[in-house]
Amino acid sequence: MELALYDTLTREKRVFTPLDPARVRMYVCGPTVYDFAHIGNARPVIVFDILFRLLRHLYGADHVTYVRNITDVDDKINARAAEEYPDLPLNEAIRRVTEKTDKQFHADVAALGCLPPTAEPRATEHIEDMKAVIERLVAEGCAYVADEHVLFRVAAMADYGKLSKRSLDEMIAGARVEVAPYKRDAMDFVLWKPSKPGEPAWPSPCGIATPGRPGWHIECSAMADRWLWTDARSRLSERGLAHPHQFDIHGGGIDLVFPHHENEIAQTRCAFHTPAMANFWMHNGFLQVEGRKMAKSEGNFITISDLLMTDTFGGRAWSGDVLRLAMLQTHYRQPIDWTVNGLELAFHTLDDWFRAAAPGRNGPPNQGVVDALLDDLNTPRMIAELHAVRKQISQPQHGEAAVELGNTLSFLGFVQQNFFAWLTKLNDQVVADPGRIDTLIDARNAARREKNFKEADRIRDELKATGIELEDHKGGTTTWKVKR
RNA sequence: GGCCACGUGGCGGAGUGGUUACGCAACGGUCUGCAAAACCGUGUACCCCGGUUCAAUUCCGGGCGUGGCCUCCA
Repeated sequence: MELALYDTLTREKRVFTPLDPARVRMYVCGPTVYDFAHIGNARPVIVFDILFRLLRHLYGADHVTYVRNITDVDDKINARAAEEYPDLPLNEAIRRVTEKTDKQFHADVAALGCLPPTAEPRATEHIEDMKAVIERLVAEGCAYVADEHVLFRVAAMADYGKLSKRSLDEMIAGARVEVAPYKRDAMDFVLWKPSKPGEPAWPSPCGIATPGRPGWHIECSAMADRWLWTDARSRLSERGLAHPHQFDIHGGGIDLVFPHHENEIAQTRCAFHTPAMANFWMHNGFLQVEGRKMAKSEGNFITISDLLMTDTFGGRAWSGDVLRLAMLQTHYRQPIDWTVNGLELAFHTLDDWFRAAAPGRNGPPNQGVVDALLDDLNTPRMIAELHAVRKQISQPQHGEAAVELGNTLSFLGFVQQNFFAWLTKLNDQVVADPGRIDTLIDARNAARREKNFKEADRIRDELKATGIELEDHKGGTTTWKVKR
């Protein structure tokens, strides 16, 4: 079976053929590190991690390059830095904000079971690459210098607007923002802008005297080209070299389609004279919380860290695996409604699977699961396939199906040991004294042997009142778990 | 105002021009001292109105609802 992916540019599901099977290349827009990542940020991270794992499975782990950038130049960062550290020089304050946020992001993402991308370039480390692209665009006549800014000339791009399906005329007609006077055309966008004293600044390109900083869109064009073309070149076969400056998949949230990705395409194609930037454009749908849009003003703004560490959502903390499964319960292109109900369902499902599965040993994943993913990452179908494997297990952790389930879960980034460790920790919070439970179980079993069922049931009820549920098993053993 | 999505049974959620998705919950049963687990079984859904068709939840048009983008945004 072949991999088919939905391409936003053509609005259809197409068979995925790598430009160069020896080196499959994917770029995903990562976070702007000014605040803790919210649960909406987690969606593309998880979705494209699944795709990364699938591509590694199909083409070999050493043949897939996955780049996810970190935006650490941004006016929101500047604003946050000035707000949080008013007494520090701005650049020092910015460094603190980005370092803290960056560290938290990586902790969050690791907890969600995501593999580290092949590379995570930072904007600040690629200013020279951006300036080089900007210089090229000006030399090509696709960009111009005005009032110390460098602007991309949208008219230079014949089919600008194709990705987002909008025409320049429509956009100009519908524009609600006043146009900066130095723009030749209302839709022209900034590639470089001058910095005020104290703001982050680098020597400007194009002979501009005032130091400045890059616009937002240029970083992705520059970093994608650096990592997926310039630096990847030596490892490409002739097939890949036949498509200079192009790569296979570009991903991100659907809100990035316009203007971000539209502008990336314009920059890259005009700078390098290519017919395309990426072969496939993939976008995940938006996220709502309990049926409402997530916003600080709605009071339902929720970070990954909140979900992992606090009981602010649903009255309890959640393991990263549960968040991961909850995210995959909905197909990535559908809008997702993030609810406590959804998390509880995911918890229940994962709990069942992990109890049934043998520990994952890097063996081959279930083919039905792989097939579901090959169909444009149909994760709901994937979950149905996992249920089918689970159904074949009659005795927990025994038999081929249990091994297969373990291997498949591990392939998908669900880690049994992590889940159980987390569960144990959670239980420890509920259960003050596990030894006491064992004592009561022994007492109850003694009563059962003497057919004193009244006493046995009394002990069951006593434990139940504290949230502990007992289960008797065939061999005469009794286990307990925390009732939820 | 312009553009773009989405709307499936109690809940979550795929999919399809005519046949059981799947899971959770519910209900009935087997089993069990009881219970849980496990196992077996039950439910016939596709926002509204038109159109195309022998046949539409599935295609087309309109409406309504929700959301997104057009300005920073996953």
